[in-house]
Amino acid sequence: MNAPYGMELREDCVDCTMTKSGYFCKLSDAAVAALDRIKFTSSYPSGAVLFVEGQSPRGVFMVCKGRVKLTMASAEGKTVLVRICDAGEMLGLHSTISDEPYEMTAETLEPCQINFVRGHDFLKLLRDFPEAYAMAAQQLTTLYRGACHQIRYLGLSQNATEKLARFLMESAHRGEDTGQGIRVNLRLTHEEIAQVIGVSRETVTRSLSELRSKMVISTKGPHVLIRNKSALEAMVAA
Amino acid sequence: MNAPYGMELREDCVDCTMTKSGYFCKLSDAAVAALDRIKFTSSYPSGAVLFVEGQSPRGVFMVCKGRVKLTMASAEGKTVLVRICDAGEMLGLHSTISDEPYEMTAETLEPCQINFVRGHDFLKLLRDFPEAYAMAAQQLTTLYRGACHQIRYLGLSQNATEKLARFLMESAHRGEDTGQGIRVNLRLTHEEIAQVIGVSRETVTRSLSELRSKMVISTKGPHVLIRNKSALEAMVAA
DNA sequence: TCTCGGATGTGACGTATATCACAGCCCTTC
DNA sequence: GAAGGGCTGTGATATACGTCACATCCGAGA
Repeated sequence: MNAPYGMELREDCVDCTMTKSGYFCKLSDAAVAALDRIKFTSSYPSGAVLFVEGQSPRGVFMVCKGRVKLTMASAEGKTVLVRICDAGEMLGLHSTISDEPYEMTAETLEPCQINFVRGHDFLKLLRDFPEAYAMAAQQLTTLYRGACHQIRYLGLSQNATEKLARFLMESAHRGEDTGQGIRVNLRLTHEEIAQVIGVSRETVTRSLSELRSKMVISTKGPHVLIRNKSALEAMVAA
Repeated sequence: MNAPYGMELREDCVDCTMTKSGYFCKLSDAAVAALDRIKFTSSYPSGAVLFVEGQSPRGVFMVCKGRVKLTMASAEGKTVLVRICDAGEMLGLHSTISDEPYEMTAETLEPCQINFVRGHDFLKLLRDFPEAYAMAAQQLTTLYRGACHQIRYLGLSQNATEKLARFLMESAHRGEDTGQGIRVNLRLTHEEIAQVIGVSRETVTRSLSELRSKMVISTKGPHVLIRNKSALEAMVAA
């Protein structure tokens, strides 16, 4: 078992002690054993590109550890950040199922351990284990919900501050409630937030300042403390 | 067999002579027969609301005939038109699978015949017939692709004309090639196009005029003739 | 044929935000 | 501890587009 990029490599899914909360981790023992036989485990450094928008699908990637970002780019260099996939999620599912090119580019944000399963092996797994189909369907709906939220950011907001407010509300689900409000680590730079909500980096900085001066939030690096959640909600609803 | 709203009602899927190209129509005889037993067929007038954003899911709707639009709305009255579902498509699939509220509102655009299947009946169908799972997965990926294209409209375009150009390119797939170019019936008003690409109605009208004056397209009501496809492509790529 | 309502076309105007430009800050790496 | 490179913060400016306002057109019914 080699360990490049400073991480321990977990080779077998059966005895895996990592997340266990992932879609593909929760399958029955028989299905996990079958998955073990067809997967290839490898680790990637930060910034590695798993696949590129427009490529023909080779298979699915299962994130065991680390985070991967999915982006779409235009020819002019504009970029939309569509999703940050955490450990437990699968990438390339849509393209593998429909056998159409990848819609997005996948790039690791941190050192990652990732299982790869070739397309036809994966489709066979689905056929052999209906529970695997159920799991895949869950992942598909999760991704769809994410896309819907993004359409909300981009299409239903009156102005940049409302977009940001929607984003913060969304992120708040991952946060913890302290005495003075909800504390979240956004884990994204202003530039990346800008690519999620579809505004310029400067506008994100300015809108954050605005919320800070209104005492709605306070910030420390990528950590945000939501002091006045109802004020945020009001900006989205109003 | 009654026939309200001026359409013939086709009660049984087994002998159905309608589209037959839909996801749920192409199942095996056994699966279609099972579907026949759990479905409720009804017809709706134009403008009928099948379900509303935020409602708890009751089940899935299968469009046998007619068109249904899916929209998301903000509290301020802004609306995004996310998808036009043609005959053969299913609605409410995500919510039924994940048992979370409907993300969108579904409203008929024309008189429609629609099969309804209750949530748990549908989930049982999926469990009993793996091919039905495959069919559902196909529909899920189709919807996801649509959402991705919408994110492209909203997020990756420099200006309104580029958004419209993307929309026209997309629509062109449904069009027929005549001698002078591709002829498409958009089947949407300027207002509705505006809700798809995220600009105001007036801007759609103006951008269409611009493309007309540049001899890229010509229009007659909802019919558009794309005279210069490469010019359109250039506006999207440039 | 006439009327009416919705769809389309077009002008004037204000503004939110992109863009450019640069300064200060913090974290990493040596 | 110094140097360097991202990240963040902020001002000035230009412009594309939303909004309002109205004119015109077209098709469906009476």
